Amino acid sequence: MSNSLVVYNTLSRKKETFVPIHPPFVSMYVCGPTVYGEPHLGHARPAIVFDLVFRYLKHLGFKVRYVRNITDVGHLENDADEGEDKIIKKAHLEKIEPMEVAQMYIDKYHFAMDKLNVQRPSIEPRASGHIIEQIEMIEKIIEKGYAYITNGSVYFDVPKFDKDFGYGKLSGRILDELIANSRELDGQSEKRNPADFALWKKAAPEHIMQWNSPWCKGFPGWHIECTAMSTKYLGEHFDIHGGGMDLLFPHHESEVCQSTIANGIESVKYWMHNNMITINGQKMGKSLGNFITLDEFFEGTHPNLQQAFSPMTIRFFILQAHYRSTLDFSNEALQAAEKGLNKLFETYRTLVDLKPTSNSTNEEVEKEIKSLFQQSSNALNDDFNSPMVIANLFDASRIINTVKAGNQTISQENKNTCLHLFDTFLFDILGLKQSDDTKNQDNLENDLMQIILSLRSEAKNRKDYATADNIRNLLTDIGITIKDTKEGVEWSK
RNA sequence: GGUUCCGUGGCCGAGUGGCUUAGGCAUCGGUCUGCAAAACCGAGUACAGCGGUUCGAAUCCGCUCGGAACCUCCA
Repeated sequence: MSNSLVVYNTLSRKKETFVPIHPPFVSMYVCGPTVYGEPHLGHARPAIVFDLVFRYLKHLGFKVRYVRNITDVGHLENDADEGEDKIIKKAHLEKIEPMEVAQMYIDKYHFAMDKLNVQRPSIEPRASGHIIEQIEMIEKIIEKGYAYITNGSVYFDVPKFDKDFGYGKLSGRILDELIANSRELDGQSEKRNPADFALWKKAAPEHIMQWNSPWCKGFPGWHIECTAMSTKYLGEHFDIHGGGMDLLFPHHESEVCQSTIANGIESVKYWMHNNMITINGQKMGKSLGNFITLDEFFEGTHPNLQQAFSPMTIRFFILQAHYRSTLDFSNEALQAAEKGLNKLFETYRTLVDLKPTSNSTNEEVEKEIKSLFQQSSNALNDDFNSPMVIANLFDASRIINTVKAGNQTISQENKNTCLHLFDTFLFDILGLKQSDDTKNQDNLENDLMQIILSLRSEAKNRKDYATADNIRNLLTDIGITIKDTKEGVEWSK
């Protein structure tokens, strides 16, 4: 019921009603990480954004096949990204296989994603495991006359494609302007045209990873892996292709070219792009000194960070902005997110413990909560507007706390409706979860706290507030918060 | 310089023609409390600047200023 899902399609630059090609199945491909460095903030946003999409589509009842690749090919040469090739040098120095380097960062990536509560995709194919598929696709493109071979390398013929199909549909680039703007760096280019891109590259002898091909020993061009793997697992025509805006050009534009020729169809129905993250208003970059890895966030070890931020704080913060907006990280903003999220979790705990105060359902509350539920669904249906959902949860939070404060009564039915709201949106769809350490307090700790708190109660009973306050202050110093509520004393770490 | 996009109150961040004073954090006042904490109630500040379209614009158009991504091999 209610209205249907609407998705912003980069291809049309408009919101479009989402209609899968083969309902109830949905096929989604998202560009995953290049595993040659520590997972960082730039990895978190697309992973979390498309995790939301994945979760919501499943919530709507679609059977989703979610493919997210791992790029572990062709990048181990050197330098592109200032200094980070140290890892490759290390691989050389320590005589490690390049695949060991890749594996190490894949493991780190998975570990970080698990912490962020990002669900694993249905298939996570590696580029290095699909060399054959890529070669076959390149052969098709050559056969159809849209690629040429120079010195063993294979390039896509962009001007020819432009003439026959029109180039730049996705990114809005115009080929002539591209050519005019591209500076000829070295005249010895193997390409016929600066806009052409590599499908297969001949490997220099020092290039660590190389494979045999019909043309030469070498490695696949970057763009072909996504087209080959999405075709293999999702077919020639699939629903959603996602990725960061930074990949729009040339990567995704090139994918359009490749699939149009190799598959005879523009394979992607909906292109979705998440916006970028800035740090204190600046682009995150290694050269700017504001490059922060996810571990550094979790541990608080980067010099620019005033404290550690939990994975859930990062997740909540990212979901508090719409995925197509730029998002600025700062200590202040993250601290605000941390408090806000804790408030929601705290409210949920309150709700779970809340005793219904009325036998008859409070129609007013029932109506409000159901309206919040509907509004949240509407928000997600409107191009995954997670910030709106969060705002609704805060509204629900206020209602629950009003009950707790004794200014409102609810029945068991009201309570169940509230629980359903939180379970559905906060936990299932937004994928936020309370950390386990607050739940699994060991018994000794609990027992000790009961003893301390009973001593404090005795002090209070004889109006020895100095002692009572002293106990509270000492506990505060070691990170334990005491609250004297109407129902008794509460404590938390 | 080119393409695309953005500029909302102390901070973060939704909203796209005429009720959203969205929401969070911070601030101020109040209630509760032995005092705190938490919670609740209330308050305030906004739509980069200039000009235009319109009965009416934060929302449409133009210009100016400021910011972001991409524009190169490679991923």
